[in-house]
Amino acid sequence: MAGEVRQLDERKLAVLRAIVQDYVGTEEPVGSKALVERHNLGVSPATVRNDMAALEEEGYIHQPHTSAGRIPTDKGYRLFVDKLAEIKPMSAPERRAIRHFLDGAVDLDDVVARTVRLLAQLTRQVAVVQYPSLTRSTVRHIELVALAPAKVMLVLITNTGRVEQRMVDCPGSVGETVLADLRARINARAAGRRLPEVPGLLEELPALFEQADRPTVSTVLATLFETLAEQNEERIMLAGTANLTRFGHDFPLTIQPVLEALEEQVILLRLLGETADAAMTVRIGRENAYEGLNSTSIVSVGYGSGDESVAKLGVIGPTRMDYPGTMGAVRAVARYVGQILAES
Amino acid sequence: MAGEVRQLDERKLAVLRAIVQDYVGTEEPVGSKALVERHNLGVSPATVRNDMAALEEEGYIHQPHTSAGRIPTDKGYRLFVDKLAEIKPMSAPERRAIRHFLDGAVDLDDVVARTVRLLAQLTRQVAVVQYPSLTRSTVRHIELVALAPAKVMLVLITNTGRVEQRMVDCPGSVGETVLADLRARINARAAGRRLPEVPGLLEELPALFEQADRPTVSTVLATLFETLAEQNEERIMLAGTANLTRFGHDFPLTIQPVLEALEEQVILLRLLGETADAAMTVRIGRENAYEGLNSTSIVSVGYGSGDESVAKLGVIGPTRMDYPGTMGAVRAVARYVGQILAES
DNA sequence: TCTGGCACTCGTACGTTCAGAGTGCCAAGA
DNA sequence: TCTTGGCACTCTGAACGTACGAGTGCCAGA
Repeated sequence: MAGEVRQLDERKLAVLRAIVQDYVGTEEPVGSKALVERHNLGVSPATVRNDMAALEEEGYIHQPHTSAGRIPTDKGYRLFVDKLAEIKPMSAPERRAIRHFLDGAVDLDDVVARTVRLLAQLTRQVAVVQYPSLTRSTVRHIELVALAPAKVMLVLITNTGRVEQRMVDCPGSVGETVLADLRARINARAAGRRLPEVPGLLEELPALFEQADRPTVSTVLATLFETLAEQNEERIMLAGTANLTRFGHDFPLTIQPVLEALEEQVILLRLLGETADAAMTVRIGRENAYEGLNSTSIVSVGYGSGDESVAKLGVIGPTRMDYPGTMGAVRAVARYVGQILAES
Repeated sequence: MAGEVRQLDERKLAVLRAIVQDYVGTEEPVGSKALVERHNLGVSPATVRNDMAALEEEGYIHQPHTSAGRIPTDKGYRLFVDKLAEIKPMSAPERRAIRHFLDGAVDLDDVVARTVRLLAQLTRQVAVVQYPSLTRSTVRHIELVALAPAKVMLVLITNTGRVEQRMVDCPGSVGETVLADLRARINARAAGRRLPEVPGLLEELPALFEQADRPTVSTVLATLFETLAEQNEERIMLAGTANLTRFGHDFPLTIQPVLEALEEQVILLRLLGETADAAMTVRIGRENAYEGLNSTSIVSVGYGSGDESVAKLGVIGPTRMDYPGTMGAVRAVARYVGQILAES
């Protein structure tokens, strides 16, 4: 509302910015006197106190007890992130290091593993990287292998290098020629297409086969469609949990629910899922749906091999985090991973 | 030495056992009076005190400060585990629950995932499960797929259900007939054999092909051998890190190195590697080579589809843990996973 | 060899005090 | 109307002293 904006003139915003920066640095409530000393605001502590009172009135900061300094609230951080901070770009050496570190990767697993460790190191927080999602990728190749007369292995390879395999139990024994035929037809139609499109493209395939082979063909296709649609197989990689120890003073209480959340891939996937595809998303404290993460913030962004994002990655840390730096690291890493994926 | 054994008569051992049990339960140093009250030792506190003094002299227990009770040392736990405790068998309902929980698994990933969560839940500690190792498994099938004229995908499927795939860049384009021939010959010789044997069995294969195809054949075989030998690909799954919060009072200090160790698969693999194949191994406190785990104990055991173990699993917790219960759970879970693997 | 008694040690909990940081408010000045 | 210096007030945290109690070690007696 206009009312709120009117209340917050330039200087009050500067005060809020200073409070956030100091608190993130020192981890201690910041008072008016220290504030004017560390930042040259050009006004007296008394003036700052008045501003602080106003900021508290509006709910941007809060004091733990009467005779203490102020701490930003979730709302305060939100304003800081939205209006007062700029994403801090990585320095040239940092960019080189990122590039260099990721370039050594040999396969998709390795890319993801390196990415997540890198992100954890750069931000000194917990990093999360989602494997390139099946649904956004395209088919590179689909392979069928007869393992036994009535047992076929189905292998799906995507453009991002991801490989999924499934066993198919067929209703009857499967001839090698039928299998070869099926393989050829599937690949002719599906190669290069996005995964969700594929079922539509293969719908009439059984009709092209002889009556006797149709049950087999249908079974194989059914398994393929299942694999394509499988959302559960979305995987995630984690790193940097040891950084949780730098969380806060009231330690075990804060950290336990976080560790629990981190073990639940479902929860993490849902959190990342809330990320807007292109733009960077920052969820602060209670903005997180999952209450175990109420005192953490999540910075996440999509990454992809082209202009489109195929998966998400991000960082989880205390609400009291260095947002500009974290956002810079997340953005830079996402960008480079995208490039790596595009190249391979 | 005989000297040490002579020092420790029946009652002293009973006292040590009681101290371990109480301390594990209460997490607090245990004194002579409380001891005689909780266990009916049939002697007075004063007698117990004398025994305690002897036990301390021998290095089995230790008191944090003059007017405190006693705490078992690593050496004390060692004696307890070796001589004083029996593995506590799971109750019938527990066994049923384990069975039921594991039976639902659909593939190898799922088996491992369920196992590790189950173990974490049962023991309320951090559980570690190693994927069935490649080197101990046998070949079920090896598949070659032409993806491009000079690009072949190699897929290795083991009897434990594990699947490894590799891309092979061939020196020249590969004919489909050559590939089919190679595939057939490889499988004829390798199927059912243990992985380390395979290279020896395929050694003369290139000689059976025409001069022109030999480089390709050799390249494919080289990649296959590499895959077979690959020790790095040993994977591990973790669960129950949230249980670390129940570790102790001096929290952040103890937990951080543990979290760091848990992130290093190499370290975990080495730890599990020290497990004797069949027998259960217990490493207590400083017995662990890795110093970050100096205040933890590791209970591990091999598991396998037959009588031979193909991988290890275990539990990591504070030295102050319920050894009989933990060992019982580890043994039971290992046994059932073995059965599941054998069935599939 | 065991037991009861006793003096001793030492850590913890508790109450008190004190200094310092930080605030809110007010009246004066720009 | 906004800013500033001054002042009284509040509250936390550290420091200190005390009392309590748990637990021990030792000794003399059964």
